[in-house]
Amino acid sequence: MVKDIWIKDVQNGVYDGQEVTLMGWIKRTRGSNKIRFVVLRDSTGTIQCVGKRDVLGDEVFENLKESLIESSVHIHGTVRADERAEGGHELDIDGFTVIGPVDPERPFPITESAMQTEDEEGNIVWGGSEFLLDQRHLYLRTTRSTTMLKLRSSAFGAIHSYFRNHDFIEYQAPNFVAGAVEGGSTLFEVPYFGRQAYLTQSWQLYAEAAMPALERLYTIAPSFRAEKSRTRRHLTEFWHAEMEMAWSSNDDIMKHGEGVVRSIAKTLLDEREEELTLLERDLDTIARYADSPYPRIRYDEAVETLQGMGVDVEWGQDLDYSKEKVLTQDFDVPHFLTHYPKIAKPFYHRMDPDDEKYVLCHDLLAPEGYGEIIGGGERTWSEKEILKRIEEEGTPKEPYQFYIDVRSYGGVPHGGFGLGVDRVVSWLAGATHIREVIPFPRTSRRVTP
RNA sequence: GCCGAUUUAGCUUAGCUGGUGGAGCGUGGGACUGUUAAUCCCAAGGUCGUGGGUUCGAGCCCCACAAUCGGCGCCA
Repeated sequence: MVKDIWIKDVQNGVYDGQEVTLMGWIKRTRGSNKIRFVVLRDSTGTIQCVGKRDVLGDEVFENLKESLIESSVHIHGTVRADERAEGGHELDIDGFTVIGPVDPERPFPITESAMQTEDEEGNIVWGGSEFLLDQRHLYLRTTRSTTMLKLRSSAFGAIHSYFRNHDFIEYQAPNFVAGAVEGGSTLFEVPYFGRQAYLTQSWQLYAEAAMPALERLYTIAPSFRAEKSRTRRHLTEFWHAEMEMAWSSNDDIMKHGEGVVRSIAKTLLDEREEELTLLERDLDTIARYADSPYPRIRYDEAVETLQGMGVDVEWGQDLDYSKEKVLTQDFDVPHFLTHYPKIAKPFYHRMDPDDEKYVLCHDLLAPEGYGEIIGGGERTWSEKEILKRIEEEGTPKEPYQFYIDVRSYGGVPHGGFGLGVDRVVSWLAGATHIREVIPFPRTSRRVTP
């Protein structure tokens, strides 16, 4: 019983006038004593199927009436174009079989009323109730969720294609690690045969080790951060697209950051126009993200702009979300922020040789209030400089010995970035929360289901 | 880590001044020949998050705890 007929193709008129057997799940039913409408769903779309008592006979018609939402069924019938039906096509049912019934004592729990709630400002929030998060395994079947997951798939595909088309090698780093990339307070601890291990926060350090071997490398892998962040853009387990490139400057890295994000936007337009429309995304806006160059602003300019707007910010502070948000309000495309003060960034960022107060780094900020989606830059690549930076920051040398070794044997200028894939999908999809774009979101308060 | 809020039927929620808890969806029964979240009639379904307190009387007032949501910090 291999399935070879897809609802999308039926709606596209491929089977007009033909007898077919459709396989799927009942999304909704309605009707009268003589006629029954069954909206059938599969992974590709929905179609209204029509059952009439005088065609089916009393017994079959009653069975059809009794089939509840999310029952899996085979429905046999003839395809017909019909303006009255959503999608433009209909199936006249002449027989059907329930494959997996649903017990009326325990009907499918997700009803229309559960799908949307409002936050305190009256904005619609999708799938955010405790109930829907508890029922996540069933929520995945809803149109909203399916749409998001399709966009996500296209985004992953776009990232792989972009890097492979630019001669990057896909490379995997371990997820169990012994030390921190970032500050260290946000590591998940894992018991490891009597020792302490951690879940990785980033692929970067291990990528730098392979950089002299592969020169251009990338990955898409989960990263873990034990941050108790309660925001619409944080997950404790998120999908991190990272790249590392030998013989490159901060500018070279930014070109690829811009390239991959624009390529994701382009791919969504090419592959998922229908889904974007369903989410009421403005296609011209997405096209602008795909086609426009992304401007670059130095940290100093950003701080001056903010100060000019009356925002309380001092030079040397990292720019937190509240400030990013103010900055991005006037943006209609993503912007790079570059050249942060050295004191605001960790040691692996390379100092700007033109002015050692700054480091050669960049963040890419998405518009519409979505904020940071990329963080990257040129690495401190010479042995001499890395030792100096580690000492300046008072970082212990021991855990980073392998990182230093990489520089002791033929270090070269190099750099890379990390892109939050879930954040990018969330932004391009116009999601109300990052958990909308990942099947089973992991946050500080939830590891189930 | 900090701040704010919520918790009433399977779900979404109303509940006035403290005085015997209403509705919509879903489910069950019935009606209806083309519906679009179909419609109409009927029914079942509630120890009002947990524990304590105030009161003649608590869904409502007070305290504690819990779960969840949102915002901030931190970041991708």
